[in-house]
Amino acid sequence: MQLGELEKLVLNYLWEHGTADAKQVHDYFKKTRGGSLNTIQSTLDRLHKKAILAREKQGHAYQYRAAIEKKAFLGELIRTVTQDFSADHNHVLAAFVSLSADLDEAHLDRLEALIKDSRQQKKDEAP
Amino acid sequence: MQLGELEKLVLNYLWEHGTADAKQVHDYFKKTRGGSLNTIQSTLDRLHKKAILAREKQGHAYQYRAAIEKKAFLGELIRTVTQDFSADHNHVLAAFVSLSADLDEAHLDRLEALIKDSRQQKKDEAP
DNA sequence: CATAAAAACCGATTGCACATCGGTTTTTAT
DNA sequence: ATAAAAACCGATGTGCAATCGGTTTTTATG
Repeated sequence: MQLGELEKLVLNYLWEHGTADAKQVHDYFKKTRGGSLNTIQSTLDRLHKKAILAREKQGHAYQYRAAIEKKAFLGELIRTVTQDFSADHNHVLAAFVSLSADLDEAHLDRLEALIKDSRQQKKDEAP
Repeated sequence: MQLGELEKLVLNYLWEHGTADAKQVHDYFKKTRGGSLNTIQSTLDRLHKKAILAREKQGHAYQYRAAIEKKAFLGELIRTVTQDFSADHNHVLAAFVSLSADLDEAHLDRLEALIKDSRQQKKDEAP
């Protein structure tokens, strides 16, 4: 899913703030980077059409919120990358660990724990 | 690093074949998807300008090869994604493991081995 | 060394997607 | 009823990849 610069900023904002309407988002970004309310509305609308944001009328304005968890979205992006470059899991693992040269002990522990969970889950769902 | 469709295909081809000149690349893709030799040359040139491909005159034609390992490139992409979405390591770990619901036993083993290596490396480079 | 073939280089065009915003319509509150 | 707020629509600008024709440069060879 290819997102533009403002789209990323807005999505991040919503992950942070949970929910907001166009006015709130605009209020936030007009300090940081300017731009009109219309621009923010268009961006929210485009993200909504892409099903990245959900929205709901609250009074007379839409309340927007991320329709997908950050975790899941990152997973999707990584999956896309691996498909684009026909990388198998080993490639991704290697990339990830090389990227994580600066992973500290605690993170390595956590990753091991996740692996353990994953194994357990497989065992549980075995026939 | 934002790559177009043909750029990705060409880069993948070079990771597969190690090295090739424009003619070879064109020969390969003209069957699969058509396009002129010029288009391939432009694409190789653009990738070279982006420092994703290295090239060297061999006789009268450039020989192109990937200037970066697949592993490292994937790492870069993942790093970019995490920056764009201000994700910390835990986010990425979670994303990765959720993505890896279908990781089999062997891959989990391998991931554990990589973690072990990473720990060892830290120990080795400690003062 | 002339010249034809091969390759590189250059520049123009097209297509697509995001960003931006003016103007119009719809909705809501009073 | 009407004014304000919000949504919607459409036009324009920008940037980048894709594509390819045409030109220049390089190489091989007779």
